[in-house]
Amino acid sequence: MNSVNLIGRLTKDPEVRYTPTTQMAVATFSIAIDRPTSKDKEKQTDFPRITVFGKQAENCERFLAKGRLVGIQGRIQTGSYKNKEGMTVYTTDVVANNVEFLEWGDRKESNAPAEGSTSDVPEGFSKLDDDDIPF
Amino acid sequence: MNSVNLIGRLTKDPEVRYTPTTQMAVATFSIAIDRPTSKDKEKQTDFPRITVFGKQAENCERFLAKGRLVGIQGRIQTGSYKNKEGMTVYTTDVVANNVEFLEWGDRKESNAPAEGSTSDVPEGFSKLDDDDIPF
Amino acid sequence: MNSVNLIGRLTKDPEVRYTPTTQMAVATFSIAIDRPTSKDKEKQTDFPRITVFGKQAENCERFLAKGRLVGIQGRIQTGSYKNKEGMTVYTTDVVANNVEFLEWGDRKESNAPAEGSTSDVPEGFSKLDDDDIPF
Amino acid sequence: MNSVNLIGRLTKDPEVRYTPTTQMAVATFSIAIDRPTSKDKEKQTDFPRITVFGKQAENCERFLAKGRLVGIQGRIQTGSYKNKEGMTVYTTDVVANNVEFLEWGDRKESNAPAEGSTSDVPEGFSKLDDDDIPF
DNA sequence: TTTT
DNA sequence: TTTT
Repeated sequence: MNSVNLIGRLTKDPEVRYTPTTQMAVATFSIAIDRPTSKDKEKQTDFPRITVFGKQAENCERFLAKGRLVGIQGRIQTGSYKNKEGMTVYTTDVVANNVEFLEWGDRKESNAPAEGSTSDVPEGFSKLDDDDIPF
Repeated sequence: MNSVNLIGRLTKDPEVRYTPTTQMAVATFSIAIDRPTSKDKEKQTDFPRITVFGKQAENCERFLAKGRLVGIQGRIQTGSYKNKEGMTVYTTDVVANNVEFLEWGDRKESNAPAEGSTSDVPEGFSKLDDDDIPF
Repeated sequence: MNSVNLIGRLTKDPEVRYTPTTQMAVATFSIAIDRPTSKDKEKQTDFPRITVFGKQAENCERFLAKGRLVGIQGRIQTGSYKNKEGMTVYTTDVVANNVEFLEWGDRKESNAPAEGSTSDVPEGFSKLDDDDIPF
Repeated sequence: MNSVNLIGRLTKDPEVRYTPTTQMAVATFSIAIDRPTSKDKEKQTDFPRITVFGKQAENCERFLAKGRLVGIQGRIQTGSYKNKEGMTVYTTDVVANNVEFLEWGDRKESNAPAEGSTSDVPEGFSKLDDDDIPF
């Protein structure tokens, strides 16, 4: 059993990459989840990082933006990679099986997109090598 | 909403520290959770780190050991600390509200403890400053 | 371990009762959760019944209404009671530890309340005997 | 979002039926989950009903028995059917996506099966019409 | 007895 | 590196 259920707001627009071999979309973003805290204490917030694959990642690219509220069903995934200094960095991500959009509106509405762009034609994504994905 | 539910086996004996001010126990350990994987593929495992506070941490110290099966109900907690090189390291832990012991036996049974020690009198734990706890 | 996490919309306004002895509020309502279904098939929906106690129940009375979107963290609770015919009826409810309001607005806004009522002064709730609560 | 995570013990041996059209196995059983309760109070237990389909249902038939400890990952499913008196009965089940066997041993060990039966050849199950399944 |  |  490895089950994670979250509701929170995107801290930034999602980043979307495509795996070179299969061209599968991979979206990553963090969400802010405020801890329920006794009112006199200062606010505390957790920022888990979310990873989404495939069709759902494409929907995240299209419909999500900074500040949007989402529900996440997924699992914890751990991994590691070597940074530039050759040190091993350990990672803990939530890999989403399902992303629920709890606030709507095309992403472009809230993003002041560049002239001439349309939300249906994403373009200019940087390509990412599979080896860059540490999980 | 920030809910995590896990079942897995301890990768090591739990480590227990006590906060200097309140002397509250803090247990930490990782569990191994095998991913359900198509049988021809190689096994993949996640190793989330678990943190437990208070009375439950004391029970972990007493009853858990490497290899034991546990159920965890908790939440994801993120934080950061500076390492020796002054770099900021980001952490993601599962803080357990509830630890369910799915295999029993006093910890000492499986641990070949040193002569003269008893499981009821933990001793020799290194003290930890509250500031050392990065969450 | 007994953990339930839901997101759905109220099928009706919540019902609120007060226990006679402690005058604790008890709110009950059902939420509609559409199943993720292959698009050609007909829509299917689950309608779990939610029970909330205490302060949170009062907030449900005040802020929730039919159609509102909520997130629920709770547990499954089963029970039974005798109906008028003396038959034993078995019940399964989700008792919420936490209700997250995912759409806002005072309940009265969406409810066209009777003249002269105010949302801060709930009145006229039927009293309920503790024994009537089958869980 | 509709996510349920449970750990509990079977109250009886699982019942297994096969749908007539597709001959898919359908296993049902209840598990007992003790509520964490203040020690002076009497024990309270919930008994959610679990439904499992397909290959996993066959594994339940083979490996589970009364008293065995299981972990359940699934979702709440509600439905209704007419009883013999023509009354509508509402049901709430947990449909399991995944059943984790937390205690092992072939079911037959604990069941004192009839002579000549083998655990690999289930036989004599009553056939069930699809319409009898109220969910 | 069901929601958008 | 953080959201309303």
